[in-house]
Amino acid sequence: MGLLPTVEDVALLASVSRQTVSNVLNTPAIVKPATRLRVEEAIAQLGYRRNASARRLRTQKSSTIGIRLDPMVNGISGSVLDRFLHALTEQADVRGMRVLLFTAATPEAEIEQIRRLRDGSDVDAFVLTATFHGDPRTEWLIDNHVPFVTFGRPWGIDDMNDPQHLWVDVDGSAGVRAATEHLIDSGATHVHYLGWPSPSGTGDDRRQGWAHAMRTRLHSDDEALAALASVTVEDVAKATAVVLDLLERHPAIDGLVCVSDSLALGAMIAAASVGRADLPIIGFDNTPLAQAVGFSSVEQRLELVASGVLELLMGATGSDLIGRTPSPGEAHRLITPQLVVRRPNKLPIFEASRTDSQS
Amino acid sequence: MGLLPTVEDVALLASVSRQTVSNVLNTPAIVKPATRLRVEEAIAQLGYRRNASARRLRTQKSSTIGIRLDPMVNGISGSVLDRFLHALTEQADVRGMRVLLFTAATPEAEIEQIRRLRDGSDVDAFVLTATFHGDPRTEWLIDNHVPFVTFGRPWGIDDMNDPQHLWVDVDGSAGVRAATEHLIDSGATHVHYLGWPSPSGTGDDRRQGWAHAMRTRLHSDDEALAALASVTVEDVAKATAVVLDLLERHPAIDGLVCVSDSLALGAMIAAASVGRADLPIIGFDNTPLAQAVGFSSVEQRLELVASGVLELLMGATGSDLIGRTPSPGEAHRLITPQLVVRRPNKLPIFEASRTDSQS
DNA sequence: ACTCATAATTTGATCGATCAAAAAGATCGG
DNA sequence: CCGATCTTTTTGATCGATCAAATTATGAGT
Repeated sequence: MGLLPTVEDVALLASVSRQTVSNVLNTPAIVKPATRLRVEEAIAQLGYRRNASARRLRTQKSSTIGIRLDPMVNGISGSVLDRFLHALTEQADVRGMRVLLFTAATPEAEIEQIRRLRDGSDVDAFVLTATFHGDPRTEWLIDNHVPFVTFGRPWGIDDMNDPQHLWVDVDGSAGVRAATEHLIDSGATHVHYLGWPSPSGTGDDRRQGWAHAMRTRLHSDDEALAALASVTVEDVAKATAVVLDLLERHPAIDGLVCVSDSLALGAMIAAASVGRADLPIIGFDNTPLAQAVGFSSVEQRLELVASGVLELLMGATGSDLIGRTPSPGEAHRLITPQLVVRRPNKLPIFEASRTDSQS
Repeated sequence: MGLLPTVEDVALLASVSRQTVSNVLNTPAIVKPATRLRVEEAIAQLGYRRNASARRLRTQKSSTIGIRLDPMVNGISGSVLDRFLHALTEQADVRGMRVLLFTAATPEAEIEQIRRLRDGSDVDAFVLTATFHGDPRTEWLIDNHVPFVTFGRPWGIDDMNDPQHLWVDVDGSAGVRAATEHLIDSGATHVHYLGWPSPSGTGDDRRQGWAHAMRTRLHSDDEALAALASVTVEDVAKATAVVLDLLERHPAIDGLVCVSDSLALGAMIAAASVGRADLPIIGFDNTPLAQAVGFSSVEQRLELVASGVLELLMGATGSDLIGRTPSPGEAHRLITPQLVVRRPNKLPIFEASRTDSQS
């Protein structure tokens, strides 16, 4: 008798065979209730836990999901992956799955890692982030019948509806639309948009949400929209500069929706510096920064993304990996994000220069 | 013949026995060079990779390190864990180790998870973060002979030098000292410190670095030091308020060292708002925020922390887990962080109001 | 050539669980 | 009370690798 009890030990104590113990664990339905109870008591008494490695060897499944830790998650929104990882790990645990990390500098290196992890029976499904059009990874995974789900749509037109390519994404358009509508509902009539330069799958999608709200709620035409949108790269200082200029050129502006919290921070600083601290500004990602500084932002609801990923991988209830062919309509999932409204403005400096619009 | 080749297949092709193949993989030294070459060729030809589960079952080791994903890593410095994870995963890969994630809401739940992962041969060593005095986790791990290393000192006096408790930490004191000295070297004579309320292991340690520099370089006495230090909790707005007050009461202040980037951001905003954008401010953690806004900060060098963790766990070169008894002097490791100097100040608004101190 | 130590390789057993198929037990109509 | 059918439990084999011990090859010394 080793230190850790095995099925055999449990079987002995419960006066049944190994297999019955195994059945209690895996298919309790087929075991007579009285026997099951006896076995369960023996398990509890011995503190038995089944050996994962042995189980994996026999079943040829690792119950493990691999995910690459992106080297360039930097930037203020970096915490998104962090939170997603946390949610994924938690959800995975509920389904008896584990999350294993790996790193790779290039897509090719990542494929090599994936191959290693899979051939060694270390991992049996993968979650990819930051996919792009014509991504060699997805192609390879499909060709080699490795189960995977991506967090993020493949922005190529063809790929998007490929039932072989499962994905979960956040509906950025809906999020920005909600943000814009919120401002309009609060009385704004000149809502500007600060986005990333096109083309950017995510960025363009979010911009559309703003455009949609503006068109339906304020009946803006294309020309008006073009005049109300500005772009800049993901950089706080650049955003400040752009918004300073923006506020000078368009004094009538009474709301600003930003594609990210970084840009929102830049905008906050610019607005405050010209005495427009009352200007409602909304960011995206609801990062700790938005919380700390105190501006509204669109929350991605990563728990939903995480459970979506696992559902696509394993089925709604399932504890087993699904084959490569989920029901056609069920290959993709779009999560609607949620606007988190914060009453601007926490910062004392902004407070001081704020006009006293109380409502 | 299954889809994936096994040792048997390789052995057949190389005309040797399974065990010889195994030896080539594990103890190549004892295999005759000619044979080894033949086996290696067969391995390459078949694209053989050994099955991790089988290996783990037999050896009772998983070559996997477990780490808990802290639920409350939020806050602006949250990215620290993120970067540490990345570094750890990368370093682990070099040593043939994997990193597995898990979550737990309480220390007790974490112990339960650790037990599960270990009993199942899923993980054979753990990395703990956010340890505290009298932490039940470290106690349990030591009692149960589970190898582990913590990232962060145990701040209890007794625990600190316990050779059973391996730890790696960043020398916050040295980092803040370097930051303070940098300001003094640049001509500052009234360097204030903005820290967290005592007691806080990390916070008090960092504060000491500042105090040390002030004492040795500027010959400040305790009274002077007490007057130059302020405290606030980790909150941007609170920091802004504190620093606004500070600048009013102490106009002579010509340098500010902060215990974190969040507080530094608050200080930046306060300083700029009263026309003191030229005030040199230094944060801690070198988060994306510091980079985006453009202030100096102390970088933790998490790659060094990660490799330190693995060295304590496995020995300098080792590929095997070390027993519970490393050489006494080698049980702890203190990483010296690095000051990242940024030329203030990127933000256009600050730029505008900055006095033209060119040096 | 022959012994003996050492190096190199092979064989049989084993890690702990699950699968597949066989065996034993229960249920029921006639 | 018997055989047919269904339920429940047990037995033997297996997953793929490594360990421990046995076997065979190699070499040095006399």
